[in-house]
Amino acid sequence: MSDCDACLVRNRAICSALSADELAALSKLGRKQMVQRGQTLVWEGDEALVVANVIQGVLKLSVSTADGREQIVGVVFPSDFIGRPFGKESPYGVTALTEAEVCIFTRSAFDGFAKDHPDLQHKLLQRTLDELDRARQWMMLLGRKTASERIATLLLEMSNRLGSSSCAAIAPFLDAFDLPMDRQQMGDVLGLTIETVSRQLTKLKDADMIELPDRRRVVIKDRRRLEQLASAA
Amino acid sequence: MSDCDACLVRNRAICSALSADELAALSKLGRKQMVQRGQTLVWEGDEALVVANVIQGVLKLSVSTADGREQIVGVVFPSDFIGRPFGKESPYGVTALTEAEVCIFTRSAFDGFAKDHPDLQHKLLQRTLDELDRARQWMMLLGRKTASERIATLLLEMSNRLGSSSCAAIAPFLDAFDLPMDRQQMGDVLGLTIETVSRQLTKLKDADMIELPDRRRVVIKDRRRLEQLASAA
DNA sequence: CGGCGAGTTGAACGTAATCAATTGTCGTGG
DNA sequence: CCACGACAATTGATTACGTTCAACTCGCCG
Repeated sequence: MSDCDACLVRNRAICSALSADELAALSKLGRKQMVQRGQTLVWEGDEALVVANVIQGVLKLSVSTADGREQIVGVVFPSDFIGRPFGKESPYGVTALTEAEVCIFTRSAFDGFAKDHPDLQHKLLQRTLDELDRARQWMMLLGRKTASERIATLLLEMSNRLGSSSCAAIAPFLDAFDLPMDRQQMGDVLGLTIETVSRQLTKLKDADMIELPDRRRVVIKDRRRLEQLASAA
Repeated sequence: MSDCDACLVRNRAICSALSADELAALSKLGRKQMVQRGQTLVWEGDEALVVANVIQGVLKLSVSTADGREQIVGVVFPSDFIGRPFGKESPYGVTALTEAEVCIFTRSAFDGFAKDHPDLQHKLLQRTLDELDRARQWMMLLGRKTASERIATLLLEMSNRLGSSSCAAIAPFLDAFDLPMDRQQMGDVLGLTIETVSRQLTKLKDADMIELPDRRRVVIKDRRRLEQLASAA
């Protein structure tokens, strides 16, 4: 439908592979949609009927066990792509961590369009490869890093991803930002409990590596030491 | 170069997207190569100069920290694709767990060929999406499962993947197989120590869920209970 | 028979989980 | 504006799971 020209992620999302008229054709297949905090776009195990581009906001991809343990397996930022094109049920749920805006398509419509647009698939492939690399780095974190190393890594990752998804060109990373998640969700990303997250944050604060002005805000005071801690010296 | 027609993974590897003459063209760009157990094909952090298809054998993808901790972030079986096409240094190393045979290409040659063959890229995209799903399932394991749940999951995963990569059509999974890795490597996949792996295997044996005739062999005696344990009741 | 490496088993320890209480923050209504 | 309630976060005490360190067993090859 709408004015993709004015889209906030026009140059970064996979749409950037398309020419003006291709873009117009694609936009007819989808629509913009607001998603409020906590709302689930796709349920774990359901057939994945939709895919989407994130325009604004942050969403989580999560998996849970029968007895209720949850693991967040991905965090999605503006310009990122959501969903499982070309078949398959979604092995994870997609839920908004903050209020968000997405450009949403039915999977069948998107698949059909993608089939005829190799450049789009190429972009999607690159994005998926990047996402896979990120997932694997996170596997190292979950399998082998200590609690404090995990926290340090998360803070730096957030600093980077929020940095590059915001005013971009200026800052590759941010020294002060608001976490798009609460303590429980940090635990779910890191494979830790809420109490451990809290304790480790306090430790980093006491060591003057960070400040925590309020429950969401983080200020990085000593990036060097934080990086040293994160990469598991 | 060679007789792709006779290739063991002809119908399952990404090459299956290609017609006979396309295949002939691609095969001129690569060559078959044996890799012996323990040999590293790509080093972590090096520029990824090669990509490959696995014909025979099993390889690991691994990441390690400065102080020597290792995490295996992927295990690659026959017909799987190895490498990071389209730029970037490889964020993980690739090392043979068993003697292996691969069909290897320089990245530049492969990239050039792939650029003109959307069907190949499509296959590659599907494979990468599957790999990403698997990585995310493994994140759940590493972040939230207990030691015994992890071991059970690994045994079932091996049963499945060895099953479908072998005589295939007959068995979707195997009840008896040889692990393509030692205890240390199992630990590196599961984010556990060698001692914990050993103890948990003994427990499963004592509970009559499995047998361990020798150090590599596993026989699944009670798949039901093993599955129940793995999926974290 | 001896030596080596892989694997198992045992005992003590430590990190993070669990259980529980307290503090802090935000939104609502008096 | 403050009091209240609900929820998020912190802090504390205890427990438990997996790690660490160490001894021992097994299978294999010289």
